[in-house]
Amino acid sequence: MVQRPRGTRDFTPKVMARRLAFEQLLEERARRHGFSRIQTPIFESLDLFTAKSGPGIVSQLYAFEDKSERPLTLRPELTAPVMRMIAEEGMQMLPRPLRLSYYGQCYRYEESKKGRYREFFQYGVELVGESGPLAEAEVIALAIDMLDACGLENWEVRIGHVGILKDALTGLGLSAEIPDGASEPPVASAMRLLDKGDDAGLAKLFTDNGINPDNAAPLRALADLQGGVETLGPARDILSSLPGVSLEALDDLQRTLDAVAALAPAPPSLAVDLTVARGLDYYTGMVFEVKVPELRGEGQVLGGGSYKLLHLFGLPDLDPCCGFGLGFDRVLLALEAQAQASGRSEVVPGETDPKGLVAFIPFGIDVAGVLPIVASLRNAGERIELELRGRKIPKAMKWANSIGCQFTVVIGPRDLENGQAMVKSLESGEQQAVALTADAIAAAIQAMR
RNA sequence: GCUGUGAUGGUGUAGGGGUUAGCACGGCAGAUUGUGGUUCUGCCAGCCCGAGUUCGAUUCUCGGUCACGGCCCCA
Repeated sequence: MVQRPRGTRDFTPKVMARRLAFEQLLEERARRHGFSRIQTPIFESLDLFTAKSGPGIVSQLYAFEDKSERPLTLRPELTAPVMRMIAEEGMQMLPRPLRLSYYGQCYRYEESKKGRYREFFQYGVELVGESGPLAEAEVIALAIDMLDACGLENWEVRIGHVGILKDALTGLGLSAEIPDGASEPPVASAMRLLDKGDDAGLAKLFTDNGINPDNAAPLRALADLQGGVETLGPARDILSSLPGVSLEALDDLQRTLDAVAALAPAPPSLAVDLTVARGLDYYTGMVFEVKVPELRGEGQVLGGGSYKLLHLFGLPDLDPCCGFGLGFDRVLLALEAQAQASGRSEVVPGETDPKGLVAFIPFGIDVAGVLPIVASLRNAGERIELELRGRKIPKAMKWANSIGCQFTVVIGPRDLENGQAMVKSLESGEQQAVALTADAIAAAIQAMR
């Protein structure tokens, strides 16, 4: 038998109900924060992603040529397409800031594992056309609000600011420019050495660049700071002790964190990490991520920050933007694991329809005569599943039960004669005969809810 | 990129060089000609793919595919 390609998944009705509920929950939260949904194509020009991430990304892409030999690729992420859309649709003419949300599948050619698929789904937002601590706080607050609303437990937010370390290093005199013959600027080398814990290497780098190696120790102390908002005090002390170092980024982060505390529910854990590097050079300011430790290696469920990308599309005045991407599949995995551990039957809040399903069972009669009632009930907002196989009553009841109905409406010859329908609640067992009209049936169902 | 484990009806599993491939859930039909969740009976449905060893392979060997883990990497 032909199998589904590696790293892809099918979603059965039960699974899909949960995914739809989750998407709607996220969408509703985004809407409450003023974000509007957009959509971009599943495939894009290959150039879009090499421009953002460099040619090395191609090995991870589902890249191909169309019949006219245009280089294309399935999208590996959604930020670059959104940036492209803003430029291409002339959205710089819209009132600022833009608050955009999106959801869709992305594709990466890599080893598939639990929580890492070749086709995966991302929900994300971008706030474009305004920057600074309050804009950043709005984005973080939405992320926290979403994770809080979906009932996720035991998650950790880490917030940092790439500018703090960068300012400290450049303030000390380290260059942010790539020297001839080198692969990265000295600032980036220093950040990497700090991240790896290589203090000797850092001191040597300082010496090589004509900087007093004694400055390596306070930077190490800065990187080692752990905790929440309270770590900003010691960080300030350390940075103040260094010559020529600006405190601007630290002040910004402080303002962002204060605003987040006021705008969003308190997350289970919030840590300030001043050395979050995020590896990507387009991040320019605040960066944050959310991890769920129980997912182990694939535990990062959300990541974002402030970045500059729109200059690539000729709109430098819209930079920096701020946004995040949420790993839809990973959050769902965590929710499923947590629901199972706690015996919760509903994984995503709202995944089961509280109104319930109604089985409409014509029995031994000419079905055509009651179809208008089915249509009317549906128009009135009821979920009606019409019994199509002409089952006898016991079978029909069993069927109604097995597909999860809350109510049955049985209409047999006797009912037709009396101008009535039998409406029954499968939960209480209560049954009553009501007039054979959609209004009467709907009223009876409503009364038994 | 490195590496470990595994693959039996739709699902979860037992078994094993020659079997009628067992069990449970499920679906369908009946017991039951107007009322479900219990019970009983019958039926449906399976050894991932390819090559090799063998009289004979679902079982052993190799390769592939897929899944699940552990490192690396990346978001």
